[in-house]
Amino acid sequence: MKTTIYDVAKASGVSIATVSKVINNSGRIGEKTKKKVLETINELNYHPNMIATALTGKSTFSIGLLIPDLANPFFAELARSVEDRAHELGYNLVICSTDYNPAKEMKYIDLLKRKNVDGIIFASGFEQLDKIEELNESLPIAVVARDFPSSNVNTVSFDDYLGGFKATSHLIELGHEKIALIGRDVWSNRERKRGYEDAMHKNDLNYKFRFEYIEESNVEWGKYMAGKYMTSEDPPTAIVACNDLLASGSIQAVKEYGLSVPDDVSVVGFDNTIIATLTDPLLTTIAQPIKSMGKHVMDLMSNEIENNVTDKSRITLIPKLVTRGSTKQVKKRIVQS
Amino acid sequence: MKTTIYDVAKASGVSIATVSKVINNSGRIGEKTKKKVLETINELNYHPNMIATALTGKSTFSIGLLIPDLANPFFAELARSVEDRAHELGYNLVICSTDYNPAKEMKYIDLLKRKNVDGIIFASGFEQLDKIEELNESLPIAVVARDFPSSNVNTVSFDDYLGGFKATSHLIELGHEKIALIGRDVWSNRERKRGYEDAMHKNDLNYKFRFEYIEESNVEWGKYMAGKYMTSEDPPTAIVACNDLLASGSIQAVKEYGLSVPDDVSVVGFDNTIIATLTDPLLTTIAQPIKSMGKHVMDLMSNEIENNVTDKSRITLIPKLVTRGSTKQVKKRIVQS
DNA sequence: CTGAAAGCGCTAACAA
DNA sequence: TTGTTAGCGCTTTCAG
Repeated sequence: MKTTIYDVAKASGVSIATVSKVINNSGRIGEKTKKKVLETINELNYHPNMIATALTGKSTFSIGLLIPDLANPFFAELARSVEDRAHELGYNLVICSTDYNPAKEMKYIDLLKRKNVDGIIFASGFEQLDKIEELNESLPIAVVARDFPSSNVNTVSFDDYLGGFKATSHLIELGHEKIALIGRDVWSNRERKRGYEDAMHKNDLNYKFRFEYIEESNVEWGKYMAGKYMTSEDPPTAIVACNDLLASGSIQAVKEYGLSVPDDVSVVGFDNTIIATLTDPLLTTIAQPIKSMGKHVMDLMSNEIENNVTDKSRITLIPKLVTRGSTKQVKKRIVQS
Repeated sequence: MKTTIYDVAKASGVSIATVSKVINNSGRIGEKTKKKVLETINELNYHPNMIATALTGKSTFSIGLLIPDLANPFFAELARSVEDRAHELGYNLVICSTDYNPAKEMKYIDLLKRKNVDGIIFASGFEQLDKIEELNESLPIAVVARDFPSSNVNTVSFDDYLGGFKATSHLIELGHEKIALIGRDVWSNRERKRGYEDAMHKNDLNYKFRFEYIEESNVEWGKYMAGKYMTSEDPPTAIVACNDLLASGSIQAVKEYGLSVPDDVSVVGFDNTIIATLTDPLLTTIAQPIKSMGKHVMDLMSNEIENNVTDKSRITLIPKLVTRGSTKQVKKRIVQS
């Protein structure tokens, strides 16, 4: 049998109440008894059962993390950064991949609540905002990598609009005018698209291409869509891809048509995951400060849990352009004479 | 206040014992009362508190997963596959990244035990085998992606030796004789190295290069070590890298010296993660059946938990060579005349 | 400063 | 078939 608080009490000749108090440093205990109890705790190698503690109404020190897909490098890196901070603060993370599937999302939320997690963190991809607002009433909630305008929820977001704007502006500065966009239809990408469009308009650029949202944010779809653009009547000289995976697929597509990145076509990605250091050429990309996002969101969470802080915060992180080899000055137009 | 079993009991005019029985489908309950109770459960939107259930000695339906680093694509993909099966079986996963750090490992194990997880799964990288054996006495334990010879622990492993052998043999078949190896000093890589060596010996190959283990399994180290080999007096014509990240770094190094993969140097990786589809050329690699590993290990786990099966199993999965663009027939030797 | 006792929400004998 | 009751391991009044 595992050793319980009773064992400790008996072994040190005090009551369980006293033991409880020294463990939690609560109440007033005499130095002597305290020392004695601490000793026997050590001897017996006693560790309080957190389940029992939790049942008396205290923290479970578990928090749920809902992400679309743990196998996606961006989310894996994000989860890792949340995990690091969580562990520093004494929490464990229960990670659930939802695959953007509302039914799974509901199921996991339910399960997490039944397990009395101290809070739930939603990573981007979760679109049931009303559900979040509702949960927010009963449980500490935080949202990361996703803006959640005009709501009363702890949020650590990334300025997607600005990201789209910066990516596009970078290409425009390099002289590109025919810039295409690739992305899946989720909130962050709609924002990035707005940024893209504004950058284009601001520079009086009006490149026509048959934009359509893709269905999955993976290499294949990036390759497919970039290929489609490359074979259109008026192919782009640059592509903004809404994540590094799509960018990688785009590079592959360009190469497949016998063209070079960046000589013929420039590509910029999003996220600055490990992927960006694996492509050839290395990928110019809009960096999300993943480490920072994880830390901030866990800090908000623990603040709400431990200090019962009810003021919510919204932290917006600023995108940074990381220039690598996949973007380049546009080729001089061949002047037709 | 959350609704408890008492609320349900009161609302349906029965005792809490009865409610408990209909929830768990235990004991014998009259159809009528059963229906009645089920109805009020629905009305009140009652969900049993798993913490309380757990305290009475039943499952917590949480299982711990210890991996070296969630941000590493291989482990992220592995975690995802374990997670999928876990959720199918009704379990949640508490994921802990240990960074190969024994102190962290101990800390997490401790925490997980205190939280009464139903079991702990160790992914490769964990070297404290005696600790595992010890834990194995008190808790369902399983090991994945790591062989654990002559032990009484549930294991899903990958034949690393054979993997090293196959990778090397593939290159030898392509005519390579100067084959170098890159890897970190962990168990699986020591096995892969054995496989490499046996393949070399079997073919009377005795390529001398200054092998040394690297310190981290990442792109940078792959690039560094491959670069070192490439600039030695007798550079290799092929490289076996112990994971896809290292292989990617190797490809970069080769290119940096103005050579081509696969024309001048062939590279084979390990794991067949998403990385292998992002390099240029696409990476020939030894595939670990990640999906299958995750499923198997969770099945072993739940079997031990639910059926109290005490027979342990060892499942060994066979490596498969996935041929892509990074390996090629060796260049004909220039016959010096 | 210390301990007895009630209770957290649920399960499982054992009675009725 | 249903209900009573005693825990599970811990926290927390409230007396002493």
